[in-house]
Formats: sequence, C-alpha cells, structure tokens
Amino acid sequence: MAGAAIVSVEQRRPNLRFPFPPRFAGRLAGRTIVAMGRRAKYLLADLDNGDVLIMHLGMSGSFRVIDDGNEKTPGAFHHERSKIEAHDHVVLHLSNGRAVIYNDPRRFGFMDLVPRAELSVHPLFAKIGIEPLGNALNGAVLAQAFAGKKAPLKAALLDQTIIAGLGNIYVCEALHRAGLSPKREARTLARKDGRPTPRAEALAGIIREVLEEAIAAGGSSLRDHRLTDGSLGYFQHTFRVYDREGEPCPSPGCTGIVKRLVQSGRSTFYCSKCQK
DNA sequence: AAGCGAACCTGGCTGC
DNA sequence: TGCAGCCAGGTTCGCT
Repeated sequence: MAGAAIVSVEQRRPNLRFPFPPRFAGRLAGRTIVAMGRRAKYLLADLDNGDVLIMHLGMSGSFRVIDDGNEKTPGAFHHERSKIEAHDHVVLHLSNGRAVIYNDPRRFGFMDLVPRAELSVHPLFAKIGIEPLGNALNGAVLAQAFAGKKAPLKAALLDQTIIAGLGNIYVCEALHRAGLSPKREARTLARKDGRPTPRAEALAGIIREVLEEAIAAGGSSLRDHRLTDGSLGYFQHTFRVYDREGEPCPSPGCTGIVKRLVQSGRSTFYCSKCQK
C-alpha cells in the first residue's frame, strides 16, 4: 500500500464500532499513502497531507487485496458489484490497479482519520503500554508494572495499558511456555522491592519468542481469517494449549490435560499440572 | 481504585 | 431439519 495513491473510497455504512469521522471518504480521496505503520493493534497509514488513517480489526475484521480491473480505468470496479461480499464495509481503490477491501462481520473494528500530531493525544493512544517486540520489554519493566497488582497474571498481560498488542491466544501460549499459572496474582512476578523475579525475566523473553514465531508463521488465522492473498496463517497449528481443552499437555514429561477456564469473560486454556 | 461482568454485533457450531 | 444456546481473535463502560 505504501507509495500508492487512493483514487476513491467507498464507505458502505455509517459506522463500524464507532461512526466514521466526518467526510471520511472525501478526505481520503486523492491522497497518497506515504508509509504504513503499526502501534499496538492499530494499523496506521500516513498520508501525504499529514493525516493518519487509523484502522483496527476488532475481533472479526480483515483486509483483502484484489485486482481492481483495468489499471487505466480504475473506476471499472464500481460496475462489478459481484466482487463485493457480505460485510465489506470500506473499499479503497488504489492507483496501482488494486482495491483494498475491509470486511468485518461483527463490526468491532473501526477507522479514524486524524492529523499525525494529534495521534499521541488521541484517546485511544494516550494510555497505551509498551511494545512487546521493542527493546522496552524486559523483566524489570514487567515487574514494575505488575508490582502490587492482585489481578490474575492472565488479565494483567491482556491489559493494553501495560503491554500493547497481546491478545488472548498469545497470552495463553506464553503462560504455558513459561510454566506460569494464569490465576497467579500479577504482583508475584515482582519482589518486595519491585525488582523482577527470575520468572518475570523468563516471561518477558517468552512473550517476545511467541510473537516472533507467530509472525514468522504468518499469524494465527482462526476459522475464516486469511492473509491478504487468501492463504491461511500457520501459527494456529503450533498452538500448545489454545482451543485444545481435553488434549494432553504438550510439555515434555507432563501428564496433565489442557483445561479451559473463564477469566474476565475470556477463555483461558492452560495446564494446571505444569503451570504454577 | 482496582478488578470484574456486561455490552457492542454477527455467524458458526453443538446438542436436543 | 429447526432452533436454542453457547462461543468467538477486542475494547470500553459502569458497577462494586
């Protein structure tokens, strides 16, 4: 997408999780995408007028990229309604002859368009935590953030104001690899003086490892979710506990069975025998 | 004030 | 076959 110009935009409904900003399609048309980026789970497209297009996929959002007909007549797609599928909410017609289509059945995702300078004070970004793949994540930072917290470790790791970008799958997988119970109080990873325990150091490294493996495998692609070319992400095949209730624990030598429990309304998959 | 459940919305799967 | 009930990758809101 970076480098392409946005020829036109079809906004096919007034809102996703939130209303689209005023004149959304009109403000995008004619702009060139200078760069693509990401912060936490937000996808960012920097435009040549200084605005940033903010996109979030929610639970069920996805993008697909298709040929948009003859490059010399980029409007041709508008007459091919057959390419539109159920829950296609936004279509970006690009100058490179392709269209990027945002599809989201549950509409928990959203888009916004703001000046770049306002991004850091945007209510959604103001209190977002550290990037788990950056150098900021280590045992000391985890311990500092978790000190005094009685919330379960599972909930603390899902808290986007502490670490930004961990979802339910990766938290379950990281806790299993680290041998830590999701029910353990978060504060138990900090010593009384706030310094990290060895467990905190290990967990920080494992979080990074899980994310790097998942990215290398093309993501997790549950159910109908695909990569933008329609193929499936492979990481789902390497889940050790997520959605594996009743299966034997895959830890070497462990004879436990994967259990499911609900914490803060979310499913947690774990092994009570090797996660303490 | 932290921590938890409910809500947002649609669709797929399971079991009766 | 039909239909009710449960579950889903995320985040915010409001109550205790």
